[in-house]
Amino acid sequence: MLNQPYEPSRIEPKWQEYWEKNQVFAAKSDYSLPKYYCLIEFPYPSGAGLHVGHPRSNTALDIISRKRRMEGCNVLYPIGWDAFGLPTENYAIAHHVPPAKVTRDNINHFREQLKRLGFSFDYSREVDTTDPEYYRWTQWIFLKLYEHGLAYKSEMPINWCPNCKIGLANEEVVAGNCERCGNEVTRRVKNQWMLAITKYAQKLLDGLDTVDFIDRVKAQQRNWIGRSEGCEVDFQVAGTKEAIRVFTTRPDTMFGATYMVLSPEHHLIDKLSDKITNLTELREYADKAAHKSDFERTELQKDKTGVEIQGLKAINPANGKEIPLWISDYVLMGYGTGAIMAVPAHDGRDWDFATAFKLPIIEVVAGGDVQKAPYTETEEGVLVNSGLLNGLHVDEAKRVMTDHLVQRGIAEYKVNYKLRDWVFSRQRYWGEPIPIVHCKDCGVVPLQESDLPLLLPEVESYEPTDSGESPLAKMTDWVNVPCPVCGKPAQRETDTMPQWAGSSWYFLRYADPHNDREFASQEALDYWLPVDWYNGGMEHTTLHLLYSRFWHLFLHDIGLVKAPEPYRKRTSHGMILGENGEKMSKSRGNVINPDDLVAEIGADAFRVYEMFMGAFDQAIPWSMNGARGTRRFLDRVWRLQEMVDNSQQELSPQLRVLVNQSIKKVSDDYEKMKYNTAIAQLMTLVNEFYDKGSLTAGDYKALLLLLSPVAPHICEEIWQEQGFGGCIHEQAWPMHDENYLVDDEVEIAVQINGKIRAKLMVANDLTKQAGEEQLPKAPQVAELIEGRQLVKAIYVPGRLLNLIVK
RNA sequence: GCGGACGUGGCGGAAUGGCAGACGCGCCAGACUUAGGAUCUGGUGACUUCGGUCGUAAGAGUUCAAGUCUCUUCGUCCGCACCA
Repeated sequence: MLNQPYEPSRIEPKWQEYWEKNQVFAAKSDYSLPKYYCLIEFPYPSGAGLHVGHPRSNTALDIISRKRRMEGCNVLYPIGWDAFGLPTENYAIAHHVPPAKVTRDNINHFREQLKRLGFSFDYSREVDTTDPEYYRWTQWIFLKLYEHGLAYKSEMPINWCPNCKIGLANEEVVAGNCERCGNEVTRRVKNQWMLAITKYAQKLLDGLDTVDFIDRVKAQQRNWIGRSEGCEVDFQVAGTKEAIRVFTTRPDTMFGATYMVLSPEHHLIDKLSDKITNLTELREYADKAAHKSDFERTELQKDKTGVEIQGLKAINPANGKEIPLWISDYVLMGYGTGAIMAVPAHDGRDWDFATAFKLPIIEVVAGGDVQKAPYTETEEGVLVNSGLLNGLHVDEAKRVMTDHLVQRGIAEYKVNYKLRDWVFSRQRYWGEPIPIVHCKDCGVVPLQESDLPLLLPEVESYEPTDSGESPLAKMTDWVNVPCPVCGKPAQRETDTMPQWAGSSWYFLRYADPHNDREFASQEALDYWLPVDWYNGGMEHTTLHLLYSRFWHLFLHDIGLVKAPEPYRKRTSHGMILGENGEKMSKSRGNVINPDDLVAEIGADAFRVYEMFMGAFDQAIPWSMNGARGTRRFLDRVWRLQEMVDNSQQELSPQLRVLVNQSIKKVSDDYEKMKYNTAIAQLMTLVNEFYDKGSLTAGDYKALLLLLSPVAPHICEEIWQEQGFGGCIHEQAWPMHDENYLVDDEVEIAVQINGKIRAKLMVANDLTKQAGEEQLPKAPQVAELIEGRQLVKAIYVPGRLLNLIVK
């Protein structure tokens, strides 16, 4: 008999303590065991606390982790804190508290909230990016990047957020606005630390072919890296020795190049300024373009503007004709060569420009009416008006033209990438100090490894400055140091690293988090890496995921990690929306607080609901009623204790097939992250137990084992209350029996001409051929077709019988 | 414009080419109750002359059989975007 009602508030803390005390989920350092490494993106411990989005990812991989342990793996499922970042710094400024204290408090709050949800994290391996023992190695990796020429300082226009007073990486600018505060981003020239991620563009692309990432992640990364193949061609400037180099993916269309466009900043304008007759006009245009933000430039994209360069002409190397030269801001200095050959007949932008300025449009691929509209879908096309290329298909023409130009020595093959180098400097306090000293005589001097960690000094004010200098610049005691090389007075670098630095390698630290001699021991890395399964948000696809792959590829190249790629498998969860279908936010008033949920329905029901609410990879609106529904389900699981026949260890004969089917389906569904259908199957199973009115200990055990990864506390409680032996999380994962997946007799549908007319019970081993011969003669079936002629019978074993009659 | 995902009841969503709507929410009716935001039982796509008929964004096609495959159109969401 059941002596206690189901009270999550009683049993959940009890088991959380028990698991922790007994180290049930700690990863073992026995490297002879088969390992499995599950990873979720470590949270930023914001002051707002846990969001209902966090448990979605956490529960999903908690299920995998728990299942793997039951399957006999040594599982590493770690947790840590991505704790550097702007909100903490802003909060510290507003409330006059040190960011380190804010971070400590937030972490403690977050950890407590996570623990209440019963995740099987190994808390003994926690990492915190703001801990000097951690960021010491972030700085160390930076020095390695510097040593290998991948970190460099460069004077360049960057995206500047006037509100946050901070430089942003391209990846952090969304539609011309600051990703964080939404303010419009302006351009500003600053001397910045950069990381040469572009040197890894091809490796980052190639690596994608070797890993199991969901397609949209791969597609998005490929898109972001933006490889395009083509050639660079020199166009002579008539009457000079100068040539203009352009990048093109369409050398086949060169006979249709009727003009050229340079970006307003192009160096040729200065170089040939004495021949240009409208220099003032050009300079004015360039000036205006420079002051436009990227946002304005894209806003105005429909209206092409530009100025012709008077006094200069270029020569089209395909046909020797002189063509005019223009400048326009639709040509970017930062991509390709900063100049293009314009083929208005077959490029939409060139066509717009040519139409606006009445430039000639020459068709070179047949098939469209290029005077009316650009003809760009030319894959199948044939070349016309193109000398030696006439009659060739586009693909062939590309090859012929490229070879022709290369042989003449005026072109070379070239691959371009959209990917830009990573702006790595931040003019902020709450980040890792960059371990560099600037000396008047010795230049840029990296710190010695033995000088790490370079500690973030305590400052009185964290306010960023309008001048764009880091708050650290005001700390003269800290800034002024003797040069490590010559000993003369020198200054420390005062920029700090971006938040992405610490998160680019944290998964390596988990392998050996307390190591004070290396970032992790070779042995630990060899054993644990690569991560077997990494789940995270789509919003990190072009930021964190790409950056961390870059760092890992680099560490691999210098021999510190074995595999090139850090993550074997990457999946992504959908966002949880508010009940009204909008994004959850304080201002919309639709935020669901995890603590309230745990209090109302318990952590287990909360976890079950998050997995049940819909397809894992889709955005789903929250439903408080739905959440209460999963609590009802757990109540029913609990009350099965009243019905269980504890003396029977075998499965009930009449439930054997359903239990076996459930074991198979739930096991498969968990692996495919189809948590919603796995739970639906368990609900069906429980409903069936109630319908039958009884179940055996064997039936109950199967249910509890299958449910335990999702609802660990209630399953552990029942398991131990019922005396099933040991801790449920240390049991073996159940296996289904192939012999009991189908009942001996199954119901099939009988169709006449495709319409269902009857149901029929047949033996499950009836073959297709036997069914087609015998079933039409069965009395119930024969009756249906009486008086009509049977043309054909189709039997799909175990499914249906379709009779075609006339 | 490019890339990706998708369109199924009142709602979230299930369906290896084989009985559309599993499971849950909500709703309706009943039982037990002083009571019900508890629990249990039954019902719940639409239309219906109660025989059936129609139903997966729209249209066509392939097939004995299409939510699923092919083509066209419409629509939604996400990412990227003067990238030559």
